[in-house]
Amino acid sequence: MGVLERKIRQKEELRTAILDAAWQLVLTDGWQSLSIRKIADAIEYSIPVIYNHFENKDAILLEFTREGFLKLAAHLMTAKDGANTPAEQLERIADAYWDFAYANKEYYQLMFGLGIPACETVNQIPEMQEMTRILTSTIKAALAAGNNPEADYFLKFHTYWSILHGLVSIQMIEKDGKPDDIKKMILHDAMSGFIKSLMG
Amino acid sequence: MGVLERKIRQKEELRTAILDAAWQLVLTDGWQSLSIRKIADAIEYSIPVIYNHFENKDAILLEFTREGFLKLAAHLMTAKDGANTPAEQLERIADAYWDFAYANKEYYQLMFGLGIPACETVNQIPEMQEMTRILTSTIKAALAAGNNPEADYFLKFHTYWSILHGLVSIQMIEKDGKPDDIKKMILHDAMSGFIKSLMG
DNA sequence: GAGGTAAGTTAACAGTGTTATCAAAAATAC
DNA sequence: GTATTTTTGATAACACTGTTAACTTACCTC
Repeated sequence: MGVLERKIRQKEELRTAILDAAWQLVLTDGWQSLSIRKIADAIEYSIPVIYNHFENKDAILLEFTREGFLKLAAHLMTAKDGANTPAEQLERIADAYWDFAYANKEYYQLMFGLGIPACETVNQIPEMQEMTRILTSTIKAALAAGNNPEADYFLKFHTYWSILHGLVSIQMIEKDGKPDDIKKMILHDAMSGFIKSLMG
Repeated sequence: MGVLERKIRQKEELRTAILDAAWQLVLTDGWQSLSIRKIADAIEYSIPVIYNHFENKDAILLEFTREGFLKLAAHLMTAKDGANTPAEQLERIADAYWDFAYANKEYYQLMFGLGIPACETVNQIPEMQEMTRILTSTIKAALAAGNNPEADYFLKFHTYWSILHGLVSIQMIEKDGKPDDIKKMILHDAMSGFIKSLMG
């Protein structure tokens, strides 16, 4: 009596159908536009069926988040295996991290909670330029005062800002509150390294 | 006949009342929970009144985004003024940037589109540990092979990851597509600086 | 006071996530 | 083969969301 096996197989098929449909919808319209109703429509079932396979919408998103981290880890691992020295491995991993994020934007946005507003609105905020102006002018002055005056200030500005934002947002994600002084240590460590390489 | 003046003053008051009420709601319940209806309820007006002052909900958020960037710029400026050499200014600015982000989490989250899911769910994703394991082991190996074997690998791991994530997410926000090779240059620049300071 | 303008309200539309209720189908028991 | 139970799925609703059309009311101008 393989009837029970068939049932759990069918159930599994429906589950993956839900995930496939959801993924397809995300690829075309993005996370913000994903809805239970659209998924139900795509798989040609009624809405409550989805709740037989996932507790709620967040559970579906969590599934993709998990998937994303697994894919990323695999990607980084093969990159690491392509090099021998640790230093070279770190560079390869960095490249792989970058490639993954851009080849799988949808995953990355979900994994790190990158909301929508930014990409569409933040660009047209003139108030932001006041901040970038302060940063670039300081970077320029530092370059002029250091031993790498020929370096690209715009590139260095981006590096500086990215380090800052990365530190902040990564630590905002991790709520397992490390003490503030340790967080600041990480900041100062990153900054001293950057400034050293900046000034030459 | 100051009647017209009174009218535009009242209109202005209502506008700020909307923003004040919205901000209060955000402080207590976060951005995700903010709704037009709650704002209308708080200011004791009907819903459409809000649309007389803001085109839509995004316009309200945009207002706060602008405000946030202005506050950040001012904060960074005073930090910069507190130091003389460019190198020291860059450090002070980094500190100020950090302080602002944590003293004004709501602003920062809005400004950079940091969604909610992360802080509540990402933490409990065991799949993430596979990735961190790869990174930390490589960092450890690099430290062992370099001239700073006594350095804190966990701190360095965090720095490494933050740089990567910062570069990715900042450049995802800026949709004015710089060519990919320039983006990669920024990445390599940041990485070479980090690795140099890592290996000593 | 009559006419016109602006302010503010009610009510609705089109969505969203989620769930209680119920019908039908399928598997089991007799 | 029929009856019973269990599972599967659908309908319909609830409580929200952003947004807007239509209407009333108050106010200012003439």
